[in-house]
Amino acid sequence: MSILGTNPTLKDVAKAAGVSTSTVSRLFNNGSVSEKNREKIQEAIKKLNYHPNAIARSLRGASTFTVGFIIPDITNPFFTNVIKEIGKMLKDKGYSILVYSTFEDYVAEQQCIEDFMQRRVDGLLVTSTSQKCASTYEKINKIIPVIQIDRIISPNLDSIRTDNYGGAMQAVCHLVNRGHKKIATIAGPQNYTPGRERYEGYLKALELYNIPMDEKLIEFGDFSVESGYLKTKTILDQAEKLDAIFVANNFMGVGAIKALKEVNKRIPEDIAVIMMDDIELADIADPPITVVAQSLEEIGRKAGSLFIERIENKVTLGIKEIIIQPNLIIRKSI
Amino acid sequence: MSILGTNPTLKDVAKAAGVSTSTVSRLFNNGSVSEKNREKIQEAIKKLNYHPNAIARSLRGASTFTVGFIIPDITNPFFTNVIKEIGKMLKDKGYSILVYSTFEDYVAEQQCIEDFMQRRVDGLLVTSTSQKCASTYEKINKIIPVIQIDRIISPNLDSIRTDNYGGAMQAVCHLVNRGHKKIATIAGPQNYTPGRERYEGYLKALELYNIPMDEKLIEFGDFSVESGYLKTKTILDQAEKLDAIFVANNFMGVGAIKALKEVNKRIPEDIAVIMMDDIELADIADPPITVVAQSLEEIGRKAGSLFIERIENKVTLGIKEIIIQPNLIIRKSI
DNA sequence: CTGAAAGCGCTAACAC
DNA sequence: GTGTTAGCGCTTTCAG
Repeated sequence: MSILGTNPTLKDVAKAAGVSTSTVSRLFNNGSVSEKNREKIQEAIKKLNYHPNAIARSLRGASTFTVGFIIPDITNPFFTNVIKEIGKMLKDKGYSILVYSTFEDYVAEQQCIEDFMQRRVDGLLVTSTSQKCASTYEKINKIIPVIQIDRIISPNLDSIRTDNYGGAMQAVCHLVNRGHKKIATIAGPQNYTPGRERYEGYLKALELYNIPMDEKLIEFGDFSVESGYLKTKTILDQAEKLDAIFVANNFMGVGAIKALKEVNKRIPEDIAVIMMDDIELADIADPPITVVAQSLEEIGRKAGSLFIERIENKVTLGIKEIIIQPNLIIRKSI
Repeated sequence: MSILGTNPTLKDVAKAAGVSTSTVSRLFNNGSVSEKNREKIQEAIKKLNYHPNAIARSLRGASTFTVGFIIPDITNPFFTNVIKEIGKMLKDKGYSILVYSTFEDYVAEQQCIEDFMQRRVDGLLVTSTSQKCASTYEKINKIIPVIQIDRIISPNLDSIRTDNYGGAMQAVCHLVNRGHKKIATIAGPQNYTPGRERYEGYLKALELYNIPMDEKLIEFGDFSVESGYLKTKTILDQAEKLDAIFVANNFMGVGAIKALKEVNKRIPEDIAVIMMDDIELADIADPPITVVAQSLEEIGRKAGSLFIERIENKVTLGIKEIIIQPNLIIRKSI
């Protein structure tokens, strides 16, 4: 067994089969080999338990059949669901996904990039921590495809994201249609696409309905449960009147609900809540939460197929900016 | 930039620096190089933007600095939290983790193994789908370290898991101490370690307190939300009396709570609930759920350090079976 | 259809 | 401390 003891090589197989290494190699690379030789080689492969050495193959060839994915945190279900779909799509093509988490650290991201380059990945999927990386990725994109997921730091690279702007608008409009006027928001960080666009959507929806913007109803968190909790408390303290809250993501949404419960606000009777992103276990949350959910599967599928497209036609066909529509899921919190 | 256009090679650097390739190579392998040459080489590296080719290095050397992790589902937070910790530990040593999900499919697992062997990973972490893989892993373990995580399919391989038996006992004892007698369980699948051991712990706890086992209070699910829901309904239908339920994992626990709410059972007033595994968002669940939580961080850390130990001392020191203690977290559901 | 031979980029003796 | 050289296991011309 190759796996066992020393691995047999192509040469070993060739010798055992009584042919040359190139003939064996051809067998693995859909070259034409005579029926007789084909059989002898198959036999030798089985007997020696030969497993081709992917390392040696990629040294010769151009491809490592590995795509690197740089994400902030492997623990975030957003990314794992996206990875799951991409993985399914790329598996058939022989690609594996190597995932690195940066934990929002710029230096870590630089290291990821360096490691991926050294490993000669065939492509890069990236949710970057910083605008500063844009030029690096643009350079890399001249060699291998680079696709931005969720956060856009360069207009010169392919990208896939949810329609954050439209989704936020939809959420806030839903609030208004249910009769709410005093609508607060726990917005996300403004240095990343999702936080920024969702905040803009919130503002736009207010404008559409001629609802004046009230600074006391606006706080900026960092997408964490903790910040959702804290910022909700702040708004609760400073707002003169408050009907509803639009929270820019699920984690902060959980924090917001916790804060609301703590001061005995009933949801939605006292304060309605709607948030971006679905949450797992929504069914047992109290109350079940109305959300604007991203389609993680679709993001993953589109990312996978775009990657394949880029790999297969080396030609550049112009930058692709793919925007996926989110879905309003009405439950009980509004 | 290496990243740009064709990658420069060691040879290019050597030529640019006016030294031989071995001198450049030494620089990367803590060999001794004169100060003068060191500077010239550094300069050439920067100028050409040279990135060592990891593929070529591993072809020569023995190591790919990659460890393969075979898991059922990348989407399961249990695994992502474990991966996160392992990743942190291995990063410093230069290792990357290549993760494959089998989705509980035996054939997919075979393919993962084959791909990992071809890629010549330096070690394997595995949560296997099937007992049938045991002998394969045992063979592989003769070449590279194989460590079982969570599910144990072979006593001849290193393993790391939670004390499922003790944890389940602790949970059931907690129920008994709060005065419950008619204790049901939604047990997990008996073909995997966690399901089996947790069920045994349940049985043992009943025995300790001389509580007769009642088959109408026992159902076996598959660790999914859906099955937790269904099996709870079954128990609700067939049980003559029912004080409390011990659910063998978090997903089924969520299903159980959903089922209980649906028939307007109050938790814990009518029926108390305790489950294995913590759940995210526990704070906003209604009610907050009392759990016996696994320490995912510790599992990850122990896995990481065991892997390093195995890699560094090629000598076999006997099989290690590491068992991590879970923690009872008392909230409101009992 | 097949074999010989020349590398892919790097490391590791081995002489100097 | 440095250069020369021979491969690691494979693919790919190039003749035959």
